[in-house]
Amino acid sequence: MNIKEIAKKSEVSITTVSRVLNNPEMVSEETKNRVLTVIEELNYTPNWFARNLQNSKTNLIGMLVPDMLEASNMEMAKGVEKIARSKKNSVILCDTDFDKNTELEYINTLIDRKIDGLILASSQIDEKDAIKLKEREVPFVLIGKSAFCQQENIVYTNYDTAAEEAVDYLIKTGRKRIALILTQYPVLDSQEKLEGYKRALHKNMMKVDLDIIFKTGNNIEGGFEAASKLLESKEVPDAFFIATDTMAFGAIERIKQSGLTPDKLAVIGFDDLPAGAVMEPKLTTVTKPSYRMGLTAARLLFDIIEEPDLNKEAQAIMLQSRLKIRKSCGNKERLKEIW
Amino acid sequence: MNIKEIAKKSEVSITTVSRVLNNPEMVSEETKNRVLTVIEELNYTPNWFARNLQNSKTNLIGMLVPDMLEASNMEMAKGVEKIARSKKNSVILCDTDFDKNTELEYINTLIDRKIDGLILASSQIDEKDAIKLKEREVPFVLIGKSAFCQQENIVYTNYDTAAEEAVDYLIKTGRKRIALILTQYPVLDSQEKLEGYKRALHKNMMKVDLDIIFKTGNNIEGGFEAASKLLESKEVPDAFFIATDTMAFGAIERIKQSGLTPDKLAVIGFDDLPAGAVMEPKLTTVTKPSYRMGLTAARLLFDIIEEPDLNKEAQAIMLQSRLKIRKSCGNKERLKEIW
DNA sequence: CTGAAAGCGCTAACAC
DNA sequence: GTGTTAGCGCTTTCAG
Repeated sequence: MNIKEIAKKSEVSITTVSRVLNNPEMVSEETKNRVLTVIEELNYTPNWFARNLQNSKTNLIGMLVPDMLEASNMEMAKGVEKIARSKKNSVILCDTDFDKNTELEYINTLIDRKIDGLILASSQIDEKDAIKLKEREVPFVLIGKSAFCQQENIVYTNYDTAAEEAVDYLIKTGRKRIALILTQYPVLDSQEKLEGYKRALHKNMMKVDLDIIFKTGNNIEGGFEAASKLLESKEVPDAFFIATDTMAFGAIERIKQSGLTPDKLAVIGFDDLPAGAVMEPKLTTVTKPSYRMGLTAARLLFDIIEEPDLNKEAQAIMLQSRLKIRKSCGNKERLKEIW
Repeated sequence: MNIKEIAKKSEVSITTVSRVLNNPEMVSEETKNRVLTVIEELNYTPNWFARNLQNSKTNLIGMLVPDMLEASNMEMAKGVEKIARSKKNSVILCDTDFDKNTELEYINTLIDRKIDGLILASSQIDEKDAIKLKEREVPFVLIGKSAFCQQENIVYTNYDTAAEEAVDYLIKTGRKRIALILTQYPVLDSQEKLEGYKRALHKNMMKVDLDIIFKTGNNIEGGFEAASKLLESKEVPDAFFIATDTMAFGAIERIKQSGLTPDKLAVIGFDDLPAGAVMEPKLTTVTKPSYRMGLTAARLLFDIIEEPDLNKEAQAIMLQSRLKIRKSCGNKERLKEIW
């Protein structure tokens, strides 16, 4: 089924059919209706490739995330999709599984597919890769800082200062020995949280003890095991700052088994997963604007796609993360802040 | 950058360049190397549209889910993507937001984009829509039963018998009044769970009481509110069977506030979210093979795409869900079964 | 082993 | 308002 057949059946030229589809105002009512009827009848849709062979706009954008099972990634994806849809675009979503080669491979595949733009969440690409990307002239936006975030379009959140705020809060409420549990993945998010942690300690004249900084799998078991090791160490910490709520769930389970309560051992997570508001004790955490980051990144991307000239200057947009205090910090004095 | 330029620079015809790319064995080593060097140098990739204008295979499949934030949907998506990637395909993932019109709209967009196949999770399309789909000659596979699952390719799990098993277990362990909390979404999953619930009651000579069957939002608050109403009713149930773990989390929170313990009020959820294994009490639930359903559906789809003739007969593949007993049922007699 | 040339289905100048 | 025609970038006969 192609434009030619429609033209024949409606007894017009293919140009007219094309016009009915693309510039209906140029065609007389009568002809238009005749053509439309035939189109309807034959259930015709124009061939997308032939069309795009000229346009070379695909209305397709790509989005890479390290893990589709992480709720915050999917909130971003949902934000991206919402904008994409309003622009009549579709999103190819790819899961890089935290692997840089997989990421680069996907980027190539997507560019070969002539996507109009690319959104990279927690990307591992470096400056060299970015230069290549630019040579290929594919607009792209990063979500979350990257190894080379200097001069790129990027939407990020303050992992570092949010972490700093969290640790600072622990110190202000009297905690003396604060352990840090990070994910073992090679994304920069971890790095930033570590920096925030260190800054808070330094600011408060406490020293960083590598014995109580752990990296583990970003899952419940990982948190459980890290907590185990910390609880069995000589000098048991009186607070855990944990880089993801998921790991925090495991840690809290282990802590409960040990009989310790929040006033003896405080826990702060990161991500604000819904389950954290339901567990016992409710988890203090850092809430980050994932959905809005997705929306913002997609808007920025489409701005660039639609008006490349107006958007030559790279933009860095920061959306705020903030501490959400609940009972897992066990701080009686500031009960009013409890959410 | 196009094939013509490559041809010119390598001093061969465009045909030869095309052959280097598609049938390298037909070209002499020398010419091939020369062309490849130029391709490398100029960073050329063939235009995907021009290519597909002939093939009309896009290596692109679509997948529709009702909600990208639901973990089980994303496990399916991850399974689908894994297979797609091994077949050098990409996946366009769309979130229908439980809306049938959105679903149909996406289906149309995707078909216009000439995707090679379609996977529909918890679809709301009816027989008429399916017929239209077939007219368009797009292979598709359903995940989860659908309103018209008679003669379609489908991968599903036994929501009904799994629900029946769960309720049966509650009855066998002495529960007399079992409430049911369902999601309010119009997907068939709910319907099936309801049927299983009814079957278990009938089998055990108990009658269905509509006063203790609720539909609510599939989130923590929804579960919380439904539990509230049930706890405030005249005849408080001694068990809740809840169609999703997410709602169960909210319900358990509410139950804890009321001071009731699992021996007085048992709870069974559905989905086996990781957080259920960490909360107090650990949640008895039904675990379903989401990831494997994704893998299986994708494999089936590619079988159909690759060998349409061998796969004219629709297949229905069932993967088993099963009850996972934990403490939220508070059944002391069968403690060994506790996971 | 290589090349010329005919399309794939559509859009957009350019005529009428 | 409508039609003719020349491509878009590639693959694929068909000749050599």
